Amino acid sequence: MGLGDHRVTTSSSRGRPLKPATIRDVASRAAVSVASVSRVLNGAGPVALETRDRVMEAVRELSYVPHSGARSLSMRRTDTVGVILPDLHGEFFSELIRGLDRAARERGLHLLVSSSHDDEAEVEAALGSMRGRVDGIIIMSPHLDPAAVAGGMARSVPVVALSGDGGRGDVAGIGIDNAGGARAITAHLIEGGARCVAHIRGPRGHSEAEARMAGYAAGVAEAGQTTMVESGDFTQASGYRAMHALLERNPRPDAVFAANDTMAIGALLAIREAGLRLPEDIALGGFDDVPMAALLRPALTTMRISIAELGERALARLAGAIQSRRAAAPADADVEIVRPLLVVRQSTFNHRQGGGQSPAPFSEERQAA
Amino acid sequence: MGLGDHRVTTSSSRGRPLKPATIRDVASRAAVSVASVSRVLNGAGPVALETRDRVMEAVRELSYVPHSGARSLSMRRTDTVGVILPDLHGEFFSELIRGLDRAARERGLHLLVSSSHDDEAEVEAALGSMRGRVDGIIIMSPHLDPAAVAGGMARSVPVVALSGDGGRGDVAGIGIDNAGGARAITAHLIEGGARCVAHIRGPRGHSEAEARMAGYAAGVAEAGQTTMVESGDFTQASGYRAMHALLERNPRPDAVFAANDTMAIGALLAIREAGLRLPEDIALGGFDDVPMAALLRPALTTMRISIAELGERALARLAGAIQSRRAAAPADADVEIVRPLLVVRQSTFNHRQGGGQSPAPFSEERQAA
DNA sequence: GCATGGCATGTAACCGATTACATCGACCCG
DNA sequence: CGGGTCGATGTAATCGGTTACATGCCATGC
Repeated sequence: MGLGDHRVTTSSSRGRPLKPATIRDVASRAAVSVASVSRVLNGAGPVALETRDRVMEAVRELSYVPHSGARSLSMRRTDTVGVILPDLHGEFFSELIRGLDRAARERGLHLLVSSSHDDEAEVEAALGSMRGRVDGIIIMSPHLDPAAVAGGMARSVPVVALSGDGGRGDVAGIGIDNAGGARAITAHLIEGGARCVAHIRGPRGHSEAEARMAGYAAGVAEAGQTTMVESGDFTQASGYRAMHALLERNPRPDAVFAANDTMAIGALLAIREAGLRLPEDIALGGFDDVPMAALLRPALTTMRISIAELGERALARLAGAIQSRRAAAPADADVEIVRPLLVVRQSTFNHRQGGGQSPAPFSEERQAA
Repeated sequence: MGLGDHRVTTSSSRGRPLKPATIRDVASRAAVSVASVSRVLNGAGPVALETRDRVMEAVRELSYVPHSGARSLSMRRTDTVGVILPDLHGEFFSELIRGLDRAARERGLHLLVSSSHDDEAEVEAALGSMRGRVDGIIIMSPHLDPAAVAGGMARSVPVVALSGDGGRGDVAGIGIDNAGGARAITAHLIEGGARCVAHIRGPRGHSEAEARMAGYAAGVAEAGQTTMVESGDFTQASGYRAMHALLERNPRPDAVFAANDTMAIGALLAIREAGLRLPEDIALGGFDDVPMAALLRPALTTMRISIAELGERALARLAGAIQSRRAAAPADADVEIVRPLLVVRQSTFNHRQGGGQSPAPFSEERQAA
């Protein structure tokens, strides 16, 4: 919009796809060699100041952008990492991508995303179609063994597996201590005075669901109580249904630990509908600490995982592996464990007759709402 | 794993990054020329059956995967589309990606995602870093004029703008009829008997927020009533706060239209906390139809947009533009409008004394919970 | 005055695919 | 039996970068 910008780029209104400038075009316009242009652009090697200016000028005039394919061909890297995700919903998905994206941008990397994979065949296909266009892969696949899936691949590019506890096998991974977290919140419920803690579990075969189930069972066993389990599939509706079923049980549980917050919300609706008070009649705990958890009435006690951070760490890990692979170092294949944090709020708070840590949940509440 | 596979690929357990096979490796192993290999792999040109078999065999043995960079260099396309998104949260983000991903996979395209862009500089940067590595771009940028942002770029690759009503300017776009939707739900509230319909609006300068605000104002004006507005920022907490403020007003509104469902949920909590009944004392409407809307008590009346479909259509549009650009056709720069659908549920249902369409909301309700 | 070293630059060989064109048989038709 | 067609294949140019190596120049040190 300024004056004097009679450029070549905006050549008339023809929508014709003008062929983009190449490095040779730039070189000839700046009256230098392609090598010099490349040196200027990559800041490698010595270049005279005046040459640099001439090149930059030409670059601007032609609005030149290096062809990434050509670059990746000669550099043998793509500056892109692949992300393969299952059929995730809501906050979890967006937070994860946010973390990945932030970390990637910091390092000048791009994210090639492929989501909604549920069975092994789809994952395999996605993996295949990414080969050759990424420098590394982050894969999350709760139903599958990541080691098996990534097997052959891992030898051609580094792979980092996300979630699902300990990726045994030879892939590096970031895991959540789901079992430990579940045990912690179960213990919290029991400390609060619960005599019968029920669990609304996630789908069978889902590794996180299994781990949380195991942690719950351990926590209950530790206190010498017995388990009471109803199944769900991580959706709110299933939590609602499962809670209904639990209310029919005899004895009726006086505390419930749902395997994720979404199901806990469903359970909360069911409890309220039944005319019972929370937490006096039934205490309720979730897992994940979705943003909504703090905003419910009563606010939900839950285990917090910082999902964005999970993403960031996964990407950092992968970036490291890419670096070291380039340096021919052996990839370390161990698993980093992220420990979730117990966040106590109203849904379990009064259960144990008020008490010392009273102000905390309330003040968080106030601030959040 | 089978016998006799003393291959090069799995050479011992050394983590050494063995160089991946090239097309020439395959050619020499199959004792044919590179041209034949390429022909087999791309299904182009005539190849003898036996040759095909030999090539496929060699491909398998070497676990050869074509180098995408090299391919994009000679084919002059990347089979990748860039997606630039603002700082989106929750269901909206995941649904959008789901739709994009599904449509992309159908067409053999990949998704290069860059998210969390809020200011113009960041978008510009993302745009720049994508040049040369994508065949087209889908951009969503509620605070910015997509036409301006995409200006120079649009002439090098096709661009489709998402959301924010009519992308005037010369970019193609998919838009949501936010104003129309807002007017429709406002009218619905008034038809239900409301005398004073308030609005909890989204952030200033956000094009969707503005459009919904305008639609609300139009709907109210049409009925000869006056506006009452409180500001929010699309978060649940802000909806809660805004509703609190509205409850202090005099006269107190008897219906509220929140600019999105998330804020409506916050408002619902505030209304319930104040001991008021929904919808008898205050009717409540939202916008978006997030999955949660159907599961609340009372279930939330809202305007439904199928976000996944929005993504699919955007990608379809872009894919079309890429095709036609390849065919040197002029890109059509008009905007496709998606009209949201009014979904009546309990939060406004009884307001108007029961009535004819009674069973519908309830049955949906049952099914969902 | 001449060898030496270092800086700035250019030349050309890669990277790994696609594909236009050439080649070579076999087969068909007149 | 010669020319033409068609099918299968190979050769080599090309895409747009990077970079090892060669070159030319100037200043320095003896």
